[in-house]
Amino acid sequence: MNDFPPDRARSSDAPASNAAGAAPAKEAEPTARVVTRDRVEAAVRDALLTGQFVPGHAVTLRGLAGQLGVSPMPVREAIRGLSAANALDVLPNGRIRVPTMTRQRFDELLHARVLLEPHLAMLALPKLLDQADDLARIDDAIDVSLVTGDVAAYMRRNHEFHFRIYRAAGSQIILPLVEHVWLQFAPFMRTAYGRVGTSALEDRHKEAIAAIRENDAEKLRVAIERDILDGMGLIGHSVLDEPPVAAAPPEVGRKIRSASATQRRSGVKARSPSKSPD
Amino acid sequence: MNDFPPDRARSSDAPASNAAGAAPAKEAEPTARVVTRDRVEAAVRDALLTGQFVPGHAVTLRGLAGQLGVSPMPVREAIRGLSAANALDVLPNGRIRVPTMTRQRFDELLHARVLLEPHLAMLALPKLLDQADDLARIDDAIDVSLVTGDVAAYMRRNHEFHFRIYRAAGSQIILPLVEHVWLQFAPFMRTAYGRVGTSALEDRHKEAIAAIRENDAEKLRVAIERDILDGMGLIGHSVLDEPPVAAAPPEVGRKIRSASATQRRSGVKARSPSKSPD
DNA sequence: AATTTCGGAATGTGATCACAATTTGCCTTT
DNA sequence: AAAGGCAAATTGTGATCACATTCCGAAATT
Repeated sequence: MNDFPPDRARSSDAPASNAAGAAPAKEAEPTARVVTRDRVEAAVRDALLTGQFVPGHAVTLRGLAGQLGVSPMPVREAIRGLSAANALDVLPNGRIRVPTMTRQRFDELLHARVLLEPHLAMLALPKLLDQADDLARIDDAIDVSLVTGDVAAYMRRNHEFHFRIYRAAGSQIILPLVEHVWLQFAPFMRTAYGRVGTSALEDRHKEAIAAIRENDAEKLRVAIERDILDGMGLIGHSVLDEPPVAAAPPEVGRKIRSASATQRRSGVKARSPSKSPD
Repeated sequence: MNDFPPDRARSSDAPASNAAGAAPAKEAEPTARVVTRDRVEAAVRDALLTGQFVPGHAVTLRGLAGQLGVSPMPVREAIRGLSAANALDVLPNGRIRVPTMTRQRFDELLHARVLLEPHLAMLALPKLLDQADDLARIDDAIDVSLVTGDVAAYMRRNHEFHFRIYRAAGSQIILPLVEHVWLQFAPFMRTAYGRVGTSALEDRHKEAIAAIRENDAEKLRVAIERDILDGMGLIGHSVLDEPPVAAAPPEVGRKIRSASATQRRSGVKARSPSKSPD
């Protein structure tokens, strides 16, 4: 992750001389001003979803700001938004890192996905009837990514495939929840793919597309559910049940005084505002 | 909302002379430093959950900072976290306000609740067997709040009752999602209560407690589900089906398009940013 | 009297500085 | 050679300033 995915306006050289008052490049544009914070958040989000941020990877304000060529300020707000979605973990000492995967977390993420996503798919079915070809195209691109071994491209395409379906449900409430779940498991999936290889991947996308073409809600629900269980279940379990190999990448804050090593993430977040409504 | 719920350290007089280096009250404490941002977030969260922030209510950085006696900086990050949870709405022009309730939003929130909360309750049942008395005590306090008409206290207690149950499920993933949902519907419920009165409230808490005492998972699931449907369904529909009292005023900057991560609601300003309607 | 226009006030955004708490690397000591 | 300690570097947090944009109200115009 060295630049913004949508537009590579600025490279990582200067610490963003000015961004507020020096952007009169386009004037006839009726579009809203591009907020740097949103670009940063989109960049980090993309990095998480494509596996460029590995679990345990330390994320620093100034580091990220330097990479993206902005000041630490928009990064702070972006990080805050991601951490509210539990996509980033704020340790008790304030340091930020990509959450590490545990068995419990993985099972619960799987659980949440099965609970929400097949449901969204069913809701979306009526509006998907004319998108089967588009989905098939995306699925073809996924297959290409699988044979070429481009894990980042695969993850991006797979996300697009699923959310193309879920978005059609038109849900303003559940869709963001599903996005939060994806942001949490995606970094780990990258690790898992890197360990077991992409050849082990077998999705149920073609069953889902067929269900859409047949306008079969129950078939679509089953396809999505099995897609989740197959993709995450097999790979996740096979990786999590193995003892932690030393291949863990940067291995940043391993020796943090995690006094309660049993589970430090007791609450919602490592250091969440203690909501004591009484 | 004029001060922090947990500790009333500073009153709203000075614009926070110093907060970074002026908190050496406790030194032998190994606990993490109390971050102002988290206190602000907790205050806003509490204000939302107790209905002190009415849908449509404008939230400004400097205004909130002044009320809480802090600088706008921690407020910015707190607001960012809440908006990531869709608890606050960032309009295309950047202004922040409590989201207004629409029919679609309400139905989806109801939907999400029914999808997640009964499930959490069932998961929590084994660990709730020895908490029935505590829950009964909370429920008694709820009844007191209902007869006295203290809506804020009622909402706080009701939240505590439900989350006492959900927390016991020990879910690190789904629980935050449910919290996000609550933060979204709570402000509207306060409005609804203010309009139809608290006397119309009939919860299924006693059925839930009985189910816990009997260790009956299905009964607990049904109790929670009916509690949600009864409480939100009746009141919500009766209020939403009425035409809005005020004609839709100025419709804030519609011409701008935002580049946020998820979709964003716009327009439909139903009430002026006045105080609570009751 | 209704509409338009214009200017001050308010608001969000980004940048920068100061500072406390850690972390990290190097050095000294045993 | 290993353990301990000290200082520099790093990091998150809060405050403050500058600025573009937007909002609001009053004054001028039609």
